[in-house]
Amino acid sequence: MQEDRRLAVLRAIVEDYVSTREPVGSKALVERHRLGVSPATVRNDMAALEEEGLIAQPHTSAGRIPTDKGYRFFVDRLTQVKPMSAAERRAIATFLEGAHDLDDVIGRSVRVLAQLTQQVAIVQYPTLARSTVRHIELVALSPERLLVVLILSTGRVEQRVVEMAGELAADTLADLRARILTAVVGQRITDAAAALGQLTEQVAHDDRTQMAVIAAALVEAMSNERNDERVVVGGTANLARFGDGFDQSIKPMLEALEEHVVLLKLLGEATSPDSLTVRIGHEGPYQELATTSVIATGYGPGEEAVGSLGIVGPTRMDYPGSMAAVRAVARYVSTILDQA
Amino acid sequence: MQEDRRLAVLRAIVEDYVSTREPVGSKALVERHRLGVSPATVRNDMAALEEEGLIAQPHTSAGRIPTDKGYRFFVDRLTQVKPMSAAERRAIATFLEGAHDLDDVIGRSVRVLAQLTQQVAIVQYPTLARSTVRHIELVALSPERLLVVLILSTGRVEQRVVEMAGELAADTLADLRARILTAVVGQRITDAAAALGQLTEQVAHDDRTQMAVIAAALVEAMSNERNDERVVVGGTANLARFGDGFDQSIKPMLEALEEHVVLLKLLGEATSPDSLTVRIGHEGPYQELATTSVIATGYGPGEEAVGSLGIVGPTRMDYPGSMAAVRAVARYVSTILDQA
DNA sequence: CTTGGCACTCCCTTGTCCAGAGTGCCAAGG
DNA sequence: CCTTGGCACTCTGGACAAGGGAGTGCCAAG
Repeated sequence: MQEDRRLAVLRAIVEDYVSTREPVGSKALVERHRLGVSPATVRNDMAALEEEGLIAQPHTSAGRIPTDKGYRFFVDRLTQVKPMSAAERRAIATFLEGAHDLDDVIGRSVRVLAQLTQQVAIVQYPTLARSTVRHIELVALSPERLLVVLILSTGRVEQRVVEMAGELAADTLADLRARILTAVVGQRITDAAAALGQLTEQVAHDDRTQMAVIAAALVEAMSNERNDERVVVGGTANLARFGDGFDQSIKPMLEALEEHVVLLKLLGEATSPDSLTVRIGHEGPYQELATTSVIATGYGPGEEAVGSLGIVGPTRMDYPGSMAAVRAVARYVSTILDQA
Repeated sequence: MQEDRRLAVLRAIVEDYVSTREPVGSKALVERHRLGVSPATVRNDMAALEEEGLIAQPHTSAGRIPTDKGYRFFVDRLTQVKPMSAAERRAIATFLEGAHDLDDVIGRSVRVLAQLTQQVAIVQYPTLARSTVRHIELVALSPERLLVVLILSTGRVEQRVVEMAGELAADTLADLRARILTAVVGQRITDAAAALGQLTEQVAHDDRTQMAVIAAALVEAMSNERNDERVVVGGTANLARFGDGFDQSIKPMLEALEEHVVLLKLLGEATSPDSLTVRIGHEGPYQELATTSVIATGYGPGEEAVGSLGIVGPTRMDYPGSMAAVRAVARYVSTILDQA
């Protein structure tokens, strides 16, 4: 009984603090939430909650604010991901469906996510690890220079210009092209790299060095770690909305947003599109971002995630709404990538 | 005589204010700059400079700060672009030469520029307008689906998947491919679009619809305005360094950085790599950015610029150093694009 | 267990004051 | 005519004190 009310009080504190940005006191609480009890009673509950480390006072005679632990409890037990309205779903869908290209899908996702949550949004490009080779093209720019183009199932295109040791005859080129295509199209890039190695050995001695150069360029393009690092950020302007003490966090935040490696670590391992990861304040790996929370999830067709997306904001954020938005966007992105 | 000293005073004020961020008074000025005259004399000069609108006082008994007009004068008449040190040049060169792809070149440029100037750096992708078609590839994904790949001289790759009305025979495809290649390779994209139109009409009736679909996809890819809009931003964390009153500018600044259209307008028309554009405070097109300055220039092989790059920062910035950095980076980017 | 009352603590705002920095003006000197 | 030292004046910013307000903790009664 009293236990239930205590939790209701915690929930009320979190909600009020998130919306007002100010420590919330017992009196204001009963007024705004019709708890049916007096401020004194609420004070007792607050004392208990503070005892448990779920809320805290900035100073002796101030209202209470949730601790990281309090937010954690709120997220885990006191709230559910609230479903998005039909209008919102439609807005997301139509906006994302207007995209005609991988860059565009990612770009639009990050915008819509930032817009919905009013936070900073982060979207990772699909990792190469699980993608397959859609096509490879070899273009002779000059007798000694060759443009190698690699097109992946995710829609990503990589290209390299390679210098050949000697002249490359047109028919040799056509031959190599055909062999490479049959060997790797449809393969996962991890397998494709191996296949290219084998193929190189099978090629007649005369052409082997040429083939080796081409294969090397392709393998390099495939294993290019930069691709796994590519992320897009949006909604940075939302950082300016956080008045208060969050001002001090803005610098580390901006720095983090420039370091893609850091962002990837924040997004964490790509989980399946159905499970959300919520990291609150100090739970994260970076001391400087102790006042920020991250909500992330994986996306991708089927069960396996090919990339992550999410948002970053102050611990004092609207968790239910943001979680819903992250999930919804991830789902739409997944389905769109599936169609393409 | 006195005129010369007045300008020396203005220069000293600008330099001191830029480095200290505080209004500079007559006494501090003579101490730091050995002007050989007394503070009282400097005060007289200051009064004259204020009369001309080159400096101003925040309040009655404070030191002076340069006005926008003062900065303008400083930039136009009191300073030259100071050459970069050999070490800096080398650093830029080696860093940029490590790039192996267009995205990489752009990404590295923006980093090095932000690093050198300690400001927010902006780099525009090469516009398509002046680029030529390097290669086109048509890949049958299935009998009805075709992957169209467009490779431009700038290194940009565009791709589209098109649905064909009916099945497309392999030899028809080869034929179309050959015709398209001979028609457009080496052409500027503006001309290429026209050439594709003509070509469509010459194609035998049976294949004309197929050809029309492909041509449409190519033309769409060529005229894709999004490409002209693509810009990359870096060094946003430097915004946090501007304490003072620049805090209020940080929000509009962040908002502007999200709007690529705005950024392009800030960079302005791409000028040739040799001339720098400096826009100070209110001179810019946006009221909200009245406390920021922009230094920009074009880049590109030869005389014609294919894109712009530059920096944005508070009006109180190190103009000579920043101008040098912008110019140096633009030149290196130009030469690198030329090689590729 | 809940409630009203009450004393207590602490913050934040307001007002006042003072020191410091810088200016403008003036009259004297080169 | 320009430069200089002197001097009175203005304004800011920090220090300090006082008072109101919000909120708490505790206690005794219902």
